[in-house]
Amino acid sequence: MPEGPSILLFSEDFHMLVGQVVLKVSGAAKLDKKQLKGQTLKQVKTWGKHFLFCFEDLTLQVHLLLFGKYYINNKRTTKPKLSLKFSNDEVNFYATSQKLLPADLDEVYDWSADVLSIHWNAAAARKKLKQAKADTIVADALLNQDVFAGVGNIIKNEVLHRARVHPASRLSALTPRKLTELVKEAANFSHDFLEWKRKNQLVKNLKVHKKKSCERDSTSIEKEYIGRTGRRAFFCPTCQKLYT
DNA sequence: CGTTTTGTTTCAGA
DNA sequence: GTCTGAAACAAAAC
Repeated sequence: MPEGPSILLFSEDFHMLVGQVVLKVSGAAKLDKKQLKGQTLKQVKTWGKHFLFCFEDLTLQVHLLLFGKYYINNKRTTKPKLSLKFSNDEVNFYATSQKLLPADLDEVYDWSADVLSIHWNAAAARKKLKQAKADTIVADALLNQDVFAGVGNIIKNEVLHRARVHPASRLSALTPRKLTELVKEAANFSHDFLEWKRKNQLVKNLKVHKKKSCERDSTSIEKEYIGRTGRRAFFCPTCQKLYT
């Protein structure tokens, strides 16, 4: 379910836990639970699609993957992947992946890659794209979390439509101007996604993802499974140019 | 009810 | 070592 902007909104649900102490850690997750016990939650952050629970001595990273869910002071009947019992509240994660990281996150994360971060750096992203393999297609480039942390399949499709670029275009064939536009829109659209999502208006603002026809020229939207991971690409074959 | 999906990691084999 | 594709994981909406 979640792309970067959704994760950022979800992370607000955890703010109530800040200041609380971890009393008990359980669940199916393979991770050293002892390390979390007794730690006080200092801060909750995100990087791309990662939740980051910052404690004194370490950080817990949780990723919802495609189907992950969490419940605060509530649970399912199935065994959680990870359950954290804090002083006053409890959080249960299902179908997630998680890992322990050092307290100093600057060792781990490139904040300039996060499209929603104040540290987002379009020039740095552009530079990374210039170093990509020669046959990389734009659909894959946009899903690369090292370059565009937080961008998922919906954002990918919408960014390409905004920039009028066909998803199967070769990255190296884009004009310099088009490349710049693509990078810029990756962040722009992600911020729009965030605001729309906040107001529950996301779906009605999408232009291609799961849409039938293009507003620009009434062309039927096409659907293809494209790229390294075969994710769905929705695009308008008329207004989105194929660069090869 | 089978299919599909807002995602990533792992691992065998080349 | 490095690349690649398939498999694994997992849950609910359609």
